[in-house]
Amino acid sequence: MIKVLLAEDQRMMRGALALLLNLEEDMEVVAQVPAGDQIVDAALAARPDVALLDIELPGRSGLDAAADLRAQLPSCKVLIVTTFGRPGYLRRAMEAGASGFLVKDGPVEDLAAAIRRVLAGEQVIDPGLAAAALSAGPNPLTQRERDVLTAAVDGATVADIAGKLHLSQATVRNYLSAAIGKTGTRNRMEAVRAARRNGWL
Amino acid sequence: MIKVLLAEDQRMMRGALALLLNLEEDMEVVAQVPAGDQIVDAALAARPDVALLDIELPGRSGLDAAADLRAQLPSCKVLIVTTFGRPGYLRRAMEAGASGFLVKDGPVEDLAAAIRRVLAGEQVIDPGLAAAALSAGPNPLTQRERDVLTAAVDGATVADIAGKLHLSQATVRNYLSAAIGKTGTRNRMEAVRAARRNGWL
DNA sequence: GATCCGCCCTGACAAATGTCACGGTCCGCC
DNA sequence: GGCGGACCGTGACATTTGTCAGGGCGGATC
Repeated sequence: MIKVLLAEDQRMMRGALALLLNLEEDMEVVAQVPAGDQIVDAALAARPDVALLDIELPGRSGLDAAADLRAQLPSCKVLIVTTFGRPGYLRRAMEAGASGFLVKDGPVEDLAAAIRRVLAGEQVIDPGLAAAALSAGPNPLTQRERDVLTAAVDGATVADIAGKLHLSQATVRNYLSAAIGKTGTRNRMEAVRAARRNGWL
Repeated sequence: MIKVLLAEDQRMMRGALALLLNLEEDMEVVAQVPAGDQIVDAALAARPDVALLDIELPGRSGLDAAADLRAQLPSCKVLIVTTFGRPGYLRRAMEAGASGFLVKDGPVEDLAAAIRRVLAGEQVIDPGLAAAALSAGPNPLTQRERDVLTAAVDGATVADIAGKLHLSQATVRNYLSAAIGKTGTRNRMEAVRAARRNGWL
């Protein structure tokens, strides 16, 4: 019996997937969590063979949780299942020790198949996405540039960002300018969108 | 046998829901579409008793399609199933003739139950969401203000927007200013977010 | 030790943005 | 007809934003 942990914030999606996996003869969903910061605890309690993790979760990113999970429960494989096939996400997932990367845009049948392949020791990655990740190259943004960009996502002014990060306003403008340059965009709003699309945040 | 049409862009979600509904003794998914502009055609061909529509779909909004569907196939009830419980969405759904409004954050079991209630002539609406929709009041933005805001979502400059809408730059700035004032925000980025959160775009 | 590189800051500048007051047209409504 | 409101425009203004050219600090690397 394959024991599965499911981390997904949308309740309807989570329920549907759980039902679906439980229909498989050899699978059993032993834990379901709606938030990223509950993943490790739940896994240590339920000891699943494989963890299906969404990336964009409340509390904590599924990617961060994946790295922790691999360290604390190496017997549990990690399969990332996410809405967005962002190149940077795939790269970070691999670095975090994930064994597979699926997009929710694929057919449902792929899910159970992917789980079995992952448990057989294979790596499961969308070929097109892998190509995109390679062609996009690594994340060009420095830590600080990412900090400033993420602080700017919801329309914060330079003063807001400077206050939140304890930087001077001129410095914040510099980082924003650098990020705009590196993303090849024209203003902070475009830079934020470009960085998100690539999974750089 | 209850015949169901399913409009949802995420393939995995669509597949999971279809499987789930087909498990119900008295239901049958007779059509599945991934885009908003395929809804009416598919419905006229398959003649379902109820249509489950997502709102944010490629091609055409599920809300627009709902209005058309009600006009062209009045026997088919409309149930909106969406990720975001935005007050303005609920309001527009009701105006478009929808019989129910579910958020994907609810339990899966609600789905089949809601379908049966809708077919029995009931209206199915999340009570908390209904309250939010009423307290938020109607959309305060004029048509032009919405146009300008939607054109500004992806970081377009004033010049870009003016070109796209064939307005002068000064006029665009005026509409943006008006929208910022009405949303109680500080810049266009916050205004866009606030308008989206309320379902005003 | 010298040399990068990321990081933090400054000051100054041009361009874009947001605000205000104003005049005009068109349309629906009392 | 008069009125209000959505709509389009102008010009001027203060503020914010993005850019550029600097300097200084600490850690890693050769």
